[in-house]
This record gives sequence, structure tokens and C-alpha cells, in this order.
Amino acid sequence: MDAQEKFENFIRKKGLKNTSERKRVIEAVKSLKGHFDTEKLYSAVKRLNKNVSRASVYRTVPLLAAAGVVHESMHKDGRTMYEYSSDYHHHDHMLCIKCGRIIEFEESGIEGLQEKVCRKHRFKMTGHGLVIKGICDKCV
Amino acid sequence: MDAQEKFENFIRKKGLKNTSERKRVIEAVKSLKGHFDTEKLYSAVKRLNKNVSRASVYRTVPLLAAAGVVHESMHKDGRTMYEYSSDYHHHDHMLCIKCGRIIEFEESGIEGLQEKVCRKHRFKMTGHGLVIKGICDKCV
DNA sequence: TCGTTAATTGAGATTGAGTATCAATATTAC
DNA sequence: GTAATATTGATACTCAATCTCAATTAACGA
Repeated sequence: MDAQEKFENFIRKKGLKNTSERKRVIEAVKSLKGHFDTEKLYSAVKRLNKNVSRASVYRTVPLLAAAGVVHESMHKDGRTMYEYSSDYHHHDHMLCIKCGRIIEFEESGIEGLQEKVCRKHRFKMTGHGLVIKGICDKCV
Repeated sequence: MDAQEKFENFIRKKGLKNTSERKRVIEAVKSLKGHFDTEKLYSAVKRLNKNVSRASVYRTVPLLAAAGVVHESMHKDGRTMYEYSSDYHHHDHMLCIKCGRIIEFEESGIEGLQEKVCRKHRFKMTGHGLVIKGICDKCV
């Protein structure tokens, strides 16, 4: 399903409005590769001459996350980083504390153990994120 | 080893100074139970009449983390949460997005798989944090 | 299509956590 | 004790993020 379509379904279900500003923010999301924070998204909006206010971009991001258009990926320097869901297949992150590089990895065993823990605590998981901090091979 | 002693060793190794302000911040850390952010620590300092400036408390926290006196625990609402290391035995967290409750859990299998991933990427882990977001059993 | 209703927008003010400045002070090593 | 230097604190500042509120616009029923 296309991002615009996915968002439209979400908006309709919630009784909200699918404004041109929101559509333009989604276009900007599509133009970004890899991880981004809200500020970077706002820059992308401006770069594409989409003319959406800073406030609206900030207001739109949580909606995109709730709709599944973007995926809340990790925290870096106290900021939430997102990824466009179309690019997304589940993975976790290693963050190099020296150079800031982000390395993605997949480990299906970890996923399974998480589900086990949630069942045990009767916790309904909506998302999860594992960040391993340390020194990457290029910085040793 | 006591927190003050542990910090003293760290300070000496780094050629820094063990000031009375830093000692007082550690006293405040000890007075806190569970997770806290820097602002909460600063409140604790004031509550105990320790009279350390806001700036110094903020400056001290990264030192405490580097010294292992506190443990960088997780991110909540974009803020870094810490735990006093004496209370600390390794665990991860579930965060209820409705009530904000933090549930701790241990799953040694996950630890092992993390180490495996790090070896594979020649990544030297210094810390890690897993947060599972969702709805807790009291909020269903 | 028109009109009503309520959500949304945008510009700018505001908040608030965290950081920088810098003169005064305290700690450490000798 | 003295010199060298790290640290402190009051306050100014930064900057991401939110709030305000009048003007606008989407959604929907008639």
C-alpha cells in the first residue's frame, strides 16, 4: 500500500482531515533516505518548496508514526529518529559513540525472546527498539 | 565499592578534582529510588539542601555515568533516564505509552544474542538498551 | 453545489531543557 | 604555602518543540 493511501485510511478512521500540507509532508518523507529527525524532515519540506510551516511539520510527524507511514527508529542525542516505512524491514541499531555512525542489524532470535517476555507480562507490544552503543570497527 | 570511592578513583585517573559539589550530587543520587532524569536529580539536590547549582548538576551527570556511579538506562519523552548503579542489575524496559509506567525485565538470552551480533560486526559494545513500547496489563 | 461544523494552518510568542561565558574560587601537586 | 589549573555559579543564551489564536479549509449532509 502506498504511503498516501495508508495515511488516508488512518485519517478517515480517526475522523481527521487529509490536508494538502500533510500530503506534502509525506512527499518530503519519501524524498529522504535513511534515518531522519523532524528538523531534517522540515528541511526537506523547504528544499522541495512544499511550503509547510514548521509547526505543521512537527504536528504531522506523530500522525505519520501512528499511521505507520514512518517508523520511530531510535534516539540519537536526545532526538527521535524516524525511517520511512517503505524502506523498512525490521532491524535494530548499533550507534558508534565516537563517529556517530549507525549500523543496522537483524537478529530474529531477539525478536522471539521479546515476544516471550511480553506474553509473560501480558504486555501488548506496539513497538520496540534496541540500541547497542559502543565503538565501531573504523574507530578502534 | 561505594559510589563515592568509585567516583574518586575515576576522578583521580582522569586528573580531575573531587569537589564537594560532586560529592553532594552523589549523595542526592543515593537518595533517589528508581529511574530519574537530570532535572529530577537537581530537585533532589535542592530538597536535601545541598546547594549545588543547576549547571554543576548537569555537568556532573555525564561524569557519574562515565565513572559507573549511575547507569544510563533509557529514553523517555526525549530525555535520558538514569539509575543508581548500586541498585542496578542488568535489565531492560517496557514502557507503557498510556500511563508511562516502566516495567523492568531480564532476559539473558537477549544479552547473548547481542554479544553475537557485536562480534559479527567487530563492534565494541559499551552499553545497550532495549525498550519495548506498548500497553501494559493495567491499561488494556 | 452550498453551508455548517470542526479540524487545521501559520506566524510568532513562549517554553524549557541543556549549554556557554567568565570572573571568582577551590583543589591538587609540588 | 604557592602555583597551576580545574571547577563553580549566576546568568545569558541556544535551539528544539509547543502553544496561541485568528484565518482558512476539508468533510459531510442537505
